[in-house]
Amino acid sequence: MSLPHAILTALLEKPSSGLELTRRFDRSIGYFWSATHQQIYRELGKLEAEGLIRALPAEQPARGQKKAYEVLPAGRAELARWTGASQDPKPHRDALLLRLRAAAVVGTAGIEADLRRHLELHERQLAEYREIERRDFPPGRDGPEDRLRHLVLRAGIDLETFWIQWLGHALAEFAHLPDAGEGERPGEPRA
Amino acid sequence: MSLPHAILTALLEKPSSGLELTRRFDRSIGYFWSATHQQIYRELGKLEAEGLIRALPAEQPARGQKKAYEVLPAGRAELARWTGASQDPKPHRDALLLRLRAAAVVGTAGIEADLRRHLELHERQLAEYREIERRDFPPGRDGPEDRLRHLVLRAGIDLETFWIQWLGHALAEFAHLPDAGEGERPGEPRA
DNA sequence: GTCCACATGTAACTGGTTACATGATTGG
DNA sequence: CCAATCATGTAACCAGTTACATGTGGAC
Repeated sequence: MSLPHAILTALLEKPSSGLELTRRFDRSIGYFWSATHQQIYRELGKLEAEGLIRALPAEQPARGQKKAYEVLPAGRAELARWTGASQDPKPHRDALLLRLRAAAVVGTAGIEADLRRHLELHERQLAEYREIERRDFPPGRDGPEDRLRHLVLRAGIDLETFWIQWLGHALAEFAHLPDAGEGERPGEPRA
Repeated sequence: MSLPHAILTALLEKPSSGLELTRRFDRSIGYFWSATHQQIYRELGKLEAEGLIRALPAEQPARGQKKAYEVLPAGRAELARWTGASQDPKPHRDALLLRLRAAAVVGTAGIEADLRRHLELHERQLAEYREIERRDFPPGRDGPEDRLRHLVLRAGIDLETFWIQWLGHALAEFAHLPDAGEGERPGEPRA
């Protein structure tokens, strides 16, 4: 149950229409909580029905017309409640690690190329984060909110760095692996 | 679409019943692909219907009776195909980072305690991984499959290490933060 | 006037979660 | 024989994804 709170945060940072929110989810917020425009419109409808946000009074006849929302006091309160509440971390899912484990059983054919591709993707993402850091957090301004936002960005940077390192490590491992090519011992399972 | 492949991998490592699989998902495999017993039974049904696995011939009258499965050649082939196919990384979701970003807007009340709790959880997880490493990967045996499995475990260890570091960093940040306690400027949003 | 990009939305589906139901086996 | 536990399963729900539908305004 985090999407509504992601939207409330975005709207508090700046009142927006659905499409503007979508675009902001493609950048900053989407880096750790992605959402498509369909999700966002659906959720905006719910949040308005619950009285947590409202459409900014302006001309909004209907379809094809921009409709901006702002957060109501009840929405801010709900966000503060959620932010401070204790929450268990969700179990972690990573298909790449799963594939590597599968590769240990059915062979490594094909996976190395994809590791390389992932490495490239992570390098691109890291570059993007560093660019944001350079632009938004120059060594000077550090109010309390800036420090928190910077902390979040650092998590992104360090995570990408971690993956790049790990993928390098993995590829090195492949370099001097016999490379079974196709399942190592196609019959027998092992404990 | 990874759960069926996680199950195929587990069954190739060792043919099992639903409950045994559930238990193994709570340990090893579940560390990067968790699943509940309901998911597993549902998926076992599908996989059997598709002819990728079969129930081991024994006495299996019905409910309350153990029923073990093994992977058929078609299942192994499908797993090899999936493992080698190129896959895009799923967008990444982390509620804790989202909460921190929200805290920058509505105040940090309550979140520090939860950061500490998460830190503890990650430390416990790390200890568990290290124990597995000590037990399963003593400095000797390193066949190709061992190396791959060890690589996956290292990812887990390094990820936990990363979070522990980052949470320490975050808590240090909180230590010398004014701590607004409740939303810093309860009215005005900011660009 | 037509086409294209902008903007908002609906519908159907998939995967994961929560709550509950049912039968078999075992220990007291 | 009763309760607890093991083992398998059903049902309802919720969040996220994919595909498609509809209206508006501006460029040509």
